[in-house]
Amino acid sequence: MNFKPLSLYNTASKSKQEFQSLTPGIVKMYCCGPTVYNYAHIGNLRTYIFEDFLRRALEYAGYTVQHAVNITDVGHLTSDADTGEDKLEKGAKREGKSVWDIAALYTEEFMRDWERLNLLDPTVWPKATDHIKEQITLVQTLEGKGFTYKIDDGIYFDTSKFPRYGEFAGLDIENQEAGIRVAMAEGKKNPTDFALWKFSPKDVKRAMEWDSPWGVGFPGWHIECSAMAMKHLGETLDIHCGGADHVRVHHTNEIAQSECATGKPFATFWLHGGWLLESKEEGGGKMSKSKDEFVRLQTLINKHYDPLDYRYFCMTSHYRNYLSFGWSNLKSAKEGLTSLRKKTAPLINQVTSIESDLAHEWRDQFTSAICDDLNLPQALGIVNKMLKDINLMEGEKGALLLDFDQVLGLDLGKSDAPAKESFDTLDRELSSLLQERNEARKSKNFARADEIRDLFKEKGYVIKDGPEGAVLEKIQ
RNA sequence: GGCGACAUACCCAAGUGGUAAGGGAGAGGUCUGCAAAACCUUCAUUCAGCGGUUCGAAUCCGCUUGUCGCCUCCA
Repeated sequence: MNFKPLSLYNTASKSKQEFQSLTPGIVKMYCCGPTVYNYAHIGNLRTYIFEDFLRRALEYAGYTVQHAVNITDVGHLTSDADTGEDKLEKGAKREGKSVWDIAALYTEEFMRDWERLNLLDPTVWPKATDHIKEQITLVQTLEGKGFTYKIDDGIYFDTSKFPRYGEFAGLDIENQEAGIRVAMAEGKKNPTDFALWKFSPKDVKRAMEWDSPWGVGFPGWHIECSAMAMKHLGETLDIHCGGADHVRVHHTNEIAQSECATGKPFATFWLHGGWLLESKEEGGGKMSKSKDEFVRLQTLINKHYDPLDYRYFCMTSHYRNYLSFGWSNLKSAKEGLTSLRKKTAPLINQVTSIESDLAHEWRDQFTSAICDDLNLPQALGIVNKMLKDINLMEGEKGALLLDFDQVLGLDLGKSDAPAKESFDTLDRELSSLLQERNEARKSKNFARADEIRDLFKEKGYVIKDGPEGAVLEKIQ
């Protein structure tokens, strides 16, 4: 397979750069995963969908991807000021379960969404609680090199010892201090310093706590990603990604602690997915898990949307842009995917190989869009235009669709016209009704035929009369 | 208050110097007993507004207006 030059927007350089992996042919990719204290909302899922497109594009370009997505099952705090409530314990209290049960439950739910969205499984799903030892070791390394200090409630990273701190996110630290006052853990030397290891309160037995050289406690939030990424993928990653909200604090801190520990760059490419906003008609604003109500994948399914409708919805906008979620927007994505499926179904049964120059041209166009910083909206436009090309053989259209679907992940190869019911799967009552209608139509008793059509409508079916007889389609 | 992003048709949206992709909705047509579906056609002389640079601007620069985000946590 020839490697396509893939251009990706790198947050670190604030520009598109041609992607190069450190080891030829292999990409080490780490994606920040969920904290499993509640369901994922569709805004969270948008980021994982973007990462899946990235993974698929890399594989399409011929790379082998070593892919890690962490599960944060340690309850960190609700505030980055290292104060506040523990999220997992909050979840446990809310549902009257143990923190371990909460973590297990929402991990399972997360994986279910993952599968339903047709996301490729990562090579590893490292869990924070399985890597306490590695986290402690990393903190010890930092301690040995003099980057840490101890205060009453934990071991902290001294950000003033890392001159490039904040460079990544373009933070203007002085200005932030001048801004709104931020509550700060007592004893911190700099407002940006963060906890590497937190001590359990003296009089409280925490639900999750571990022994460490510094006393009983639990790891800080940021350290787990560095420790797990290094263990599973090595000290320098090719790609590290996450949501745009990780740029300022989480990734900034990961870079500081990792690069101070190893003396090497932590990742060469940093990619961030844009936010999903609620459209104005839905109330507006950024979707956030800390709000009490949020839309999750199951909410969509309950409203008769297919998870892949949402996947398709996400590809109608570039991954770095804001995307407004509204029900009418999702509906038009659903219509778009449905019509794509209908066009696709007859083609995938007559797939040939891709031979003609014309077919190669279409593939080049598609590939160029994908390789230009994952321009899925443009790629989708190309797919639609390709389908309309009357000079292109049907068999090649089918072949191209299957080829493109390696990146799109819409299961076009499996797709059938949606929910058509054939006569033999119908129950007896319905099939005799349908037969009666056919006879009524034959004898031009259209009043009776229309009456039966209404009956079917009540039962949730639309009748479509074609040249080969009536076909039923389930109403969703 | 400080910082930043964005503004393209009815809606979503691509397009980063060479004359406005695509999808959805709408409209008209073919087909049909009528529908539905399918297919065909159509749908921005113009890119929030105003100035500037340029042979040429949706694209670059400046200002104005508007929307949103960040400066607790969050994908």
